[in-house]
Amino acid sequence: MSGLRARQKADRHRRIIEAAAELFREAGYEGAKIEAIAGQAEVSVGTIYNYYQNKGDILGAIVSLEVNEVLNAGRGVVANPPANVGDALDTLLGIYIEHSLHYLSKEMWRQAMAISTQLPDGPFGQAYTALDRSLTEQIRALIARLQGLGLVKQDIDGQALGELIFNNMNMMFIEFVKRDEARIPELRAAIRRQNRILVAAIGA
Amino acid sequence: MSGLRARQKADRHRRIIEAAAELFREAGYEGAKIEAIAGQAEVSVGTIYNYYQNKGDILGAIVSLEVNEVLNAGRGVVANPPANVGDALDTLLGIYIEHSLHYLSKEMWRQAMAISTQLPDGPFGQAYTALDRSLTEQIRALIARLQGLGLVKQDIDGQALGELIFNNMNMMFIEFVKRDEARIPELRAAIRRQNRILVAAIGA
DNA sequence: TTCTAAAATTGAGTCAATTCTGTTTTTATG
DNA sequence: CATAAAAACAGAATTGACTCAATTTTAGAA
Repeated sequence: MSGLRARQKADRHRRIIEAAAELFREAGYEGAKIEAIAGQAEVSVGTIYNYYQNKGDILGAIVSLEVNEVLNAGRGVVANPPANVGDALDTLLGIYIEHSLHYLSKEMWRQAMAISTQLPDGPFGQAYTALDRSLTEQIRALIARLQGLGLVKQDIDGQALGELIFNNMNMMFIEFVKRDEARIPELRAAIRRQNRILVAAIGA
Repeated sequence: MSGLRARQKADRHRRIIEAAAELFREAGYEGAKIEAIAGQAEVSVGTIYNYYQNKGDILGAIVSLEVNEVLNAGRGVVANPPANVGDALDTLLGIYIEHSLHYLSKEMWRQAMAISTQLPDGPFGQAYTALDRSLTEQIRALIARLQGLGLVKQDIDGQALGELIFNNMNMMFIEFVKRDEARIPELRAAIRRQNRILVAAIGA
């Protein structure tokens, strides 16, 4: 049988995430009290801690949903990149950045990033590291694709290049979420400018 | 006169920082309770909060000492860089990295980084951003120096390049402090490998 | 020296995340 | 079905960062 217990568990997970997402949006991460989340989700405080090790892990679950969506969207670009190295990179990184504030506010990103460095071995810390690696890998895959198309020199170290591009973008994104007044177009322009150096170096 | 009040103030600042540094090292950031720091520094809890807005700011003061020392050490390299682009970069970034664990444990770095993204507008958050900018600026200065020496092409965008190199190093350093078993030589080797792409692109 | 206002200190109290322990619900077994 | 073990739940208790009203200390004027 499907198991009553398993069904209830999945249901409670869902209710907690939904309640938390709503309250995080409304009141911010700090403003959303665990008791309030518990109340909204119709479970007790103790139960929440039965499902998540700490408040941060709840946010972590929400962030993971978001990043996985971004990874999915990125696949399309890798499969069918613009026929120009600079545009191809800009398109892929653009997808990451444009999607980023869809579900998560800057404050939520700040908290999520903070937690992932604070507790790198907690469930969310590990998940976040894995997501970063997936994004790096996707950039590396794009480079490999461009090499296959003869747009990037064959002797380029794709692994190192992928890391370089991801690390730079990620750091720029961190600075971006730290400043509430920072805007996406300026962020993308700054990253394009940085990547121009690389594009010039690797173009076939 | 030098002012009794001012002297006592400076003395209490020093005692608090010394007590905190010792306890952070011994018990870790979380393990060091404010009451214990207050006791060790022979002031009350309230006084600590009169000097620092929150626990993170105490750590922030310690981090700032460290980073300023690193910046100082870096000046020597910029003034007198190795006569080879790759070595020059490796030497400067090497100084940053080798110094980094002198006073601060990986756990302290993790907490410091977390706090600086969590509270970007707090005293420490702002200070940390300024320190990052100073490091970026120093890398940019090194590139300018190398251009002056004719080792780097004149038409390279030094600003963008400095950001790219700093951001990549910083992100690598973040990953480094997240994994307790990670070692400095491997970190430096990975960064050298990444920078090799850039070095090839910008060498005159 | 004495007095007063400003500045600084104190520590008991507040608040919210997390832990703990006893209770209830579910599942598996005879 | 009855029942015992296992899993999950509830919410009271704990913990520790941070606040605040009362008290003490300092600077400087008279």
